[in-house]
Amino acid sequence: MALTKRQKEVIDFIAEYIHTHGYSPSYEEIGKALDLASLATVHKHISALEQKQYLRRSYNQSRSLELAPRYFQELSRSMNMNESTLSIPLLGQIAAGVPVETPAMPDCLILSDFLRNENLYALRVRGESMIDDHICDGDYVLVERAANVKDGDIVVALIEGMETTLKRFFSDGGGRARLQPANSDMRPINVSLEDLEIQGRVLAVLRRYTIVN
Amino acid sequence: MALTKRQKEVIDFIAEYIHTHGYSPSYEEIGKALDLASLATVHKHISALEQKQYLRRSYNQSRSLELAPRYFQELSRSMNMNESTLSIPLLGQIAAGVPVETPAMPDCLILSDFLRNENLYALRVRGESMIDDHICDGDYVLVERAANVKDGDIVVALIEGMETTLKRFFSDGGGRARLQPANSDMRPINVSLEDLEIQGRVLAVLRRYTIVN
DNA sequence: TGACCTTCGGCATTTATTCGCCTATCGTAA
DNA sequence: TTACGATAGGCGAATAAATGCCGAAGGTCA
Repeated sequence: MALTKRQKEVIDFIAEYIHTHGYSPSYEEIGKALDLASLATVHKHISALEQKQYLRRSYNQSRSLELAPRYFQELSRSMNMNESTLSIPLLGQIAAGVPVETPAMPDCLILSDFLRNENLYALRVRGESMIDDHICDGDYVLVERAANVKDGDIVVALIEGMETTLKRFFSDGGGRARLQPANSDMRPINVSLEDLEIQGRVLAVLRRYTIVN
Repeated sequence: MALTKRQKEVIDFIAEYIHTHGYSPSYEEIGKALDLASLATVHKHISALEQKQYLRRSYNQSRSLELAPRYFQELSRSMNMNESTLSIPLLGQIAAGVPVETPAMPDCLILSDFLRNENLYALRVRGESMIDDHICDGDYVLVERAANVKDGDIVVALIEGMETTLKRFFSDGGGRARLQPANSDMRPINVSLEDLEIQGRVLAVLRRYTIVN
């Protein structure tokens, strides 16, 4: 459901007001700003916006207007249209038992740097060797081709030209390295740097819950 | 079904208008822009575009035109943003101690469905309440606004209008639901469906290891 | 109490829908 | 070749619905 001209003006004013004041405007303030003589009119606009899921409010609570996800999605959608940055609106934080703090101006989760990175590829993870780092069977790791890695990085490593694994990398000094699985059932691997080829560094992990056709 | 020349002119104008104004044009405005003297003609174009799934609208609602997924597909094709730029090459699988099986024809990890999903937003996870499902503090969850969820789905739930949490959803029958944290230190929450508002369903989890400016 | 939100009936304006009819183009069957 | 039907594009006018708006009265909350 899309907005009408007037509804867009109303919600833009509310967003602007919340952004500058930190709290939502009263109906009277909205009316004054938009040249509406009757609060009934304001109320109707608010109700329409709430019904269209652009806005949330609590009944009979003063200054309880909150922008809903829908509003930010529209914003980011129009951003993504022409610009070269592709992003997802980042609406805030969520924690057990704490309300979502919806920021007045949301951040964005930028994905375009992944999509533009020529040296990036994905691998599907099999097995539980990184389970203690919460990388599970079936997850995708996004790997950047890179030879130089820092201690503690999760890397794709080719050992003795034979096998490729996903491990945490630690330089042991003296030309040797330790590849540390994140699974207490597994042993770290010690190799000389000569026998080790770092094929890439894990930049991110992606897990999908739904099957997409 | 492809568009005719005139139909493309119409939908391009609509897209442009929505992008600059934030709401859709009225039929009269479309007519004026395209030099059409009769609203009936505009209406015919709109109906054709809707039937070809480039456009959505609601009956008798003013300014309710919305661009449909179909339109964005065409757009990304023409902008050289073909599938490959919205996806990451998926080179194979990696497991502890097993070589990467590089498939002859690499798959792709498609991200464009995320970017095209107009109901998608992201939340940063705080706390450890989903740690047993390997969703960690600092991870991003990609959430689709959706009221209807299935048992076992991870959802963003608003409880009694007060607090929002991330939990697994289970219907207990009889108008009640159980919200199950994935942390053995925490208790499941039982609520009646009336006190529960499902704000979205988690489609994916993204964890970034590098700090991006 | 004062600031604020909600609801009602009614009126004006904006907007979408529908109907009948016209022209041009294009492929195909007679 | 001609005739025909299908499709796209177009016009004007009448209709109906949604939207926008008002003032006043009555709630609710801190």
